[in-house]
Amino acid sequence: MSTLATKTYNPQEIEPKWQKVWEEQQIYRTEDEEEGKPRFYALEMFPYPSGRLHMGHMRVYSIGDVISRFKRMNGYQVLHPMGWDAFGLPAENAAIQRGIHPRKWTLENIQHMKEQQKRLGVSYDWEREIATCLPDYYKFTQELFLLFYERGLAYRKKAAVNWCPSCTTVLANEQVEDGKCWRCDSEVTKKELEQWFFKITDYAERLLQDLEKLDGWPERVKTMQRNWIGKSTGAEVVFAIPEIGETVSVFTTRPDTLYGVTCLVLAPEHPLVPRLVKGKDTEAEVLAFVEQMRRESEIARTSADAEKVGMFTGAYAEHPLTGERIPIWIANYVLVDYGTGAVMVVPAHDERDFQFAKKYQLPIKVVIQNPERTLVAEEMAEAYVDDGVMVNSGPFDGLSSREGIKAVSQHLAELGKGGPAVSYRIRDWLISRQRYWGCPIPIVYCDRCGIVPVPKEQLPVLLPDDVVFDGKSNPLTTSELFVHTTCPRCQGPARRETDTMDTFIDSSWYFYRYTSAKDTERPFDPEKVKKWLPVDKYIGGIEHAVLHLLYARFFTKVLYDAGLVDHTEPFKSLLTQGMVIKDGAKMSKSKGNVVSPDEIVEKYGADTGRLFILFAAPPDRDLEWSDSGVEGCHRFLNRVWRLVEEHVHLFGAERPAPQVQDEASKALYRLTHATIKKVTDDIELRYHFNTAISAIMELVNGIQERKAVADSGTLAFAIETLLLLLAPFAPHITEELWHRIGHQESIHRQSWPKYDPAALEVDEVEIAVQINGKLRTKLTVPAKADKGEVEQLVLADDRVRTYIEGKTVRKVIVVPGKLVNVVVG
RNA sequence: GCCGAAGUGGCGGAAUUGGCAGACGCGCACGACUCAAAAUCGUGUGGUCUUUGACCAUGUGGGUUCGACUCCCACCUUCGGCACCA
Repeated sequence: MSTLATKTYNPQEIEPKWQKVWEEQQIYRTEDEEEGKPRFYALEMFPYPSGRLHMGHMRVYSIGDVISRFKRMNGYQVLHPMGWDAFGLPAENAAIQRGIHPRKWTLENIQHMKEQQKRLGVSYDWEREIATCLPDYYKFTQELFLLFYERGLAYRKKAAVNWCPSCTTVLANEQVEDGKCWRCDSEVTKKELEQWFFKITDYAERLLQDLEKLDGWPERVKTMQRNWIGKSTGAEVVFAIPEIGETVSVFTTRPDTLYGVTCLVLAPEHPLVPRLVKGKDTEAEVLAFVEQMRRESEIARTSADAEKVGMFTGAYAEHPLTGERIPIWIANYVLVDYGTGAVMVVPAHDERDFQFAKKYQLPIKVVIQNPERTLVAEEMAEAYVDDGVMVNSGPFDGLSSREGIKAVSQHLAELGKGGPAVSYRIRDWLISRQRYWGCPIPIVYCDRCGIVPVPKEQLPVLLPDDVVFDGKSNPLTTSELFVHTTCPRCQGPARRETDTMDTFIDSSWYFYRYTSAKDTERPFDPEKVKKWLPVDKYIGGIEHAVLHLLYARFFTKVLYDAGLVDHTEPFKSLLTQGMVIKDGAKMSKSKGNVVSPDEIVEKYGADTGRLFILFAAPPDRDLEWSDSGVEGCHRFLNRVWRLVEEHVHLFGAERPAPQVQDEASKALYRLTHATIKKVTDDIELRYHFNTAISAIMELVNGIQERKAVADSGTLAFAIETLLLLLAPFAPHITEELWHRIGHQESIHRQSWPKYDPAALEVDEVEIAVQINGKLRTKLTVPAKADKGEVEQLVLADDRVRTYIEGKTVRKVIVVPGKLVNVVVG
């Protein structure tokens, strides 16, 4: 001991020191060969290597690290890896603006951010590090693309797709927020392009159903996914169009209103439109209208308060049940890519249809009668959209709406004119990107063979270096070497696909790669995946609720169907951490309210920063940054340091055993065990690190209070326990102090302390005494006293007697160990 | 409009199963130490009043209960998602 002189807490010295030791001794390496130990996969969403860490990163890593360290100390074999979501636009923009190659820019950023992470003292197994932009990773992204292709889940189609003019690339629906690009906020326009899609719609139902299984997910996220998938049940109704010998289908959630149809409306882009107007007077006008609609932005067309604009095509359909002639219109408010791109208009019972009918003087026909107040078509000021009783509906008259929905659907099915149907809001995932810094799509186009996938053995299709970054066109198209290739099938000349994949594909399977990051033969080792997956605790921001988290679930289901994984959901439990707020706004460069992890580490040390972040709020809530709060946490660590330093002498060659004879020692001993229980439960059951830390603070306060009077064994026990409990939160200071009190082995290899239930027992408890529900006094009673005895003691108390004097005691409620309520009147 | 989450001191937050509202920390005030300051330590700190005590307090108004921050009903506010989705 004498070699370690008393000194002050100096995080700048001890933090790098221990980080080096941990790295050299590889104490966080995951040995998955070790059998018989329970496993735990703790995962934080891997970052985009933008250049530097921000507080949001520090927060998510701090949370993940506490969980990992806690689980390790509790005897788990923990997988806690880190990697880089390393493809993406900013790298390419840097290339355009500053002439740095995206690869160089990205790898340098990774290097820098990795060092920042190491300074935080996070316990990663760096052996498993991955970066999605490296060929040994994206080779397998390509292999998985081929798997999707083989299974018919990757296909090409021409469609009006979202185009971000600023990023000069297309975007998936999930990546358009309020009509704007999710990354750069520019207004998204529509472009007619032939693009690659993943058939996520095939999985819509399972993605929806399986949300039920995800008990460990926040309700909020599940709701967002449900909304996004947007399932509606109803019926498909087929209308014949005799004049062109075609049919048109509509989807409706209200087949019970079918007799009220007074017109059909097709989306302007509906494929039948040109044929409907061909040769008619309306042709020129209608086609011009269609053109105009195509040009209008999505936001203008789909915002709820936009005016409904339509036009009669001159064509008629036949009502499937009555044979009536139904005029066919086109209108802006009907979307081509939802349902069938056509709707039946029932003005009396749908608000939009009502407005449309009023504007264009279409007939209104009541077919659902309001049981409360009889509806008269001519007098209606708005649509009646509630349930009611069917009228004017032929054989269905008298049925309720609910019954009618079933009966009409059934009837349509029997006639072969439709039937029960389901529609989803979710669209297929557009995965093509006209950009360089992404994973090349392993496809070639051959004049003779058509679309040919690159055989697995020829992967990876490498990103070429002879490209031009001019910010105008996709750089990949500028590489002669890349574009011109030979067809893998016929060896003839062929052209490579120059689109790269959406980077959300890279991140849809990375959590599998960590289990076998160095496997050169396959994306992952199914045996190892079986051991580790699903992820036990996944931690990240809410912003990925319907992006990454939906895509990753989709991938897992496809891999399951392909027999590559044995589970259908990748993330058993999800922790969505809140934002970091300062002065009422999210920390951001533009607001100028940024505090960087680096400056906190330099000024106070990583331990202080971590402790503050975990203490200031529960992980799922927004965290209000407070400089004085950070100071407070730093003061606390200083107090811990001094407390331990003052008592180093207790930890000599032979440790004193706790005596626990006097009252102070008993109290301290009990507090120590109570703190173990509290901290353990808070971490393990609730993930409420703020209250765990406050309990540790209370333990420190309790030790301070009794350090002069408690026996040295009890004191030593309390101090040692304190360090163990604090270790997951503040790994450096606890490691240093652990060694300073004479231990040789790392504190992070110790077992988590166990509390002794017997130690929590007390002889006497203080209970609250209420008279008629109001707190009047407190009383100390023997802990073992039964309800009757407690009641006697309370009723005999002088203060209680002054309240019940002259009144009748009607009832006495005794909550053992807590409270007594005397009801008088 | 529909769905979801939340609303508690000057501030961040606590109260885990319906049982002492405000733990812990910040801030503030006073005191000790000091020539002084910083640091540190100690004490106090929801509000009101007629202050050894009582009353009022968990967004608002009702309700259930011996007892409600917690459960029920209605409403208000904030945040988030979806929204002309047929």
